[in-house]
Amino acid sequence: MGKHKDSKREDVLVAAEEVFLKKGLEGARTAEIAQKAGVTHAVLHYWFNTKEELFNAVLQRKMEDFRESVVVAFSKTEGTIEERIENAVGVHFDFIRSHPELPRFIVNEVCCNPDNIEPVREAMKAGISDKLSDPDFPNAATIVSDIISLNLSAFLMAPVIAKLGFCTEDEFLDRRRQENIDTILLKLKHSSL
Amino acid sequence: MGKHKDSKREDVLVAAEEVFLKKGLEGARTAEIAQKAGVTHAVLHYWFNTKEELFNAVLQRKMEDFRESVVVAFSKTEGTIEERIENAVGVHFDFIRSHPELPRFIVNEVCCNPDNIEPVREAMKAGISDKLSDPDFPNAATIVSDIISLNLSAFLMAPVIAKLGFCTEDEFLDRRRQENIDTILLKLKHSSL
DNA sequence: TATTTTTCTAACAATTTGGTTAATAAACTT
DNA sequence: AAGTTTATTAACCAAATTGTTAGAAAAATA
Repeated sequence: MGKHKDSKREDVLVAAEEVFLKKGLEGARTAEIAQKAGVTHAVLHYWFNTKEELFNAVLQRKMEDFRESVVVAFSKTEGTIEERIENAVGVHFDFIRSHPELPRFIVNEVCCNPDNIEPVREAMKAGISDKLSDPDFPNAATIVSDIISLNLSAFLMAPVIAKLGFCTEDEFLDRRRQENIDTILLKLKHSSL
Repeated sequence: MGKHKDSKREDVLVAAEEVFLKKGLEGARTAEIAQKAGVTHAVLHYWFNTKEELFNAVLQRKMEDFRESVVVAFSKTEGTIEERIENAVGVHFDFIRSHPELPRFIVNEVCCNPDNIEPVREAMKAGISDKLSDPDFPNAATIVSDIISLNLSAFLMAPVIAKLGFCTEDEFLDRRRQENIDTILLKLKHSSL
């Protein structure tokens, strides 16, 4: 029937992503995932023996997204250091904006299961090791960690700020994108004095 | 026996706070809470009919903490606007630092159960309504929401940044406290040009 | 087309977990 | 101190949820 042999497996994974990212490992019900995937309960267990196994599959994909967000941001190598950093902040922000549920998932995973992020750390450092040791790029580790933290936080806080009635999520995010760029550039200027 | 009539009830609440804040409503096990409280399972249900009822008791306390963090930050009314804002950022940051698990709890609650924050919104706005309409305090809503979001995010991201190996949580937080003050003051200056 | 492997189904089993109850002990009240 | 209310316990229960199994259908392979 399906185009790929594994089409239902993929359906389950996609549904699992949605549910696990919203409700977490414990809050998610395998029945809901199966239903969302248009698949019977037993099929889910055919492809993934246990709930944890399914969760780990989702986890890996999301950790890969996270790693990619950082590596992609620093892939551009032309231009001045200011241009490259301005570009990095924007690219990273936009990447996360296309995965807006990622930050909360990462934060919760790190708090509850800190070791799951270890592979990300390795892979990420490998992907940006040249930047971290670039003599033109002073305080690279600090700048990188600031970019990650400022950008992820925007998406973590947007729902809270919106719910408190200060503005809409989109207003907040649009504002934050530019402010994060400004903040990082300013810090760069200040740190290289 | 106990000093207060309600000593075990309080024990349960304290244990529940710890467990619910770490694992959320679904991840928490009432058995673990009871055990942590040094109380039998049935005692927990004597004081709190259901898990949800216990969770709501915790929720109310935490939402009150959140409300307090904002109101306390803006309680000082002497000095220039710059002094007051610098003070507000620091006071708010320090308050959250004494409740470091609060931000993640709030963020998760807002995402999963958005209506629970409504009372906080009312109470908070009441507590700072004078600031929001102070003619000396331009863009008050934006400034307030920036303070809340920058400060809460520091605590959300600290474990992630530390786990990624950029620095320790404390280094990150100490740096962030000062940077948040600087960022907000700069934005204030810029917005009043 | 016959055979084998993969994918899927429906009913069932096991466990975890929240919640109850009936009897007991402790603490107040008079 | 007797009686009444409040607090606690241990054993039990029911519902929800994860996981299994034996076999049918479909797909691949020969």
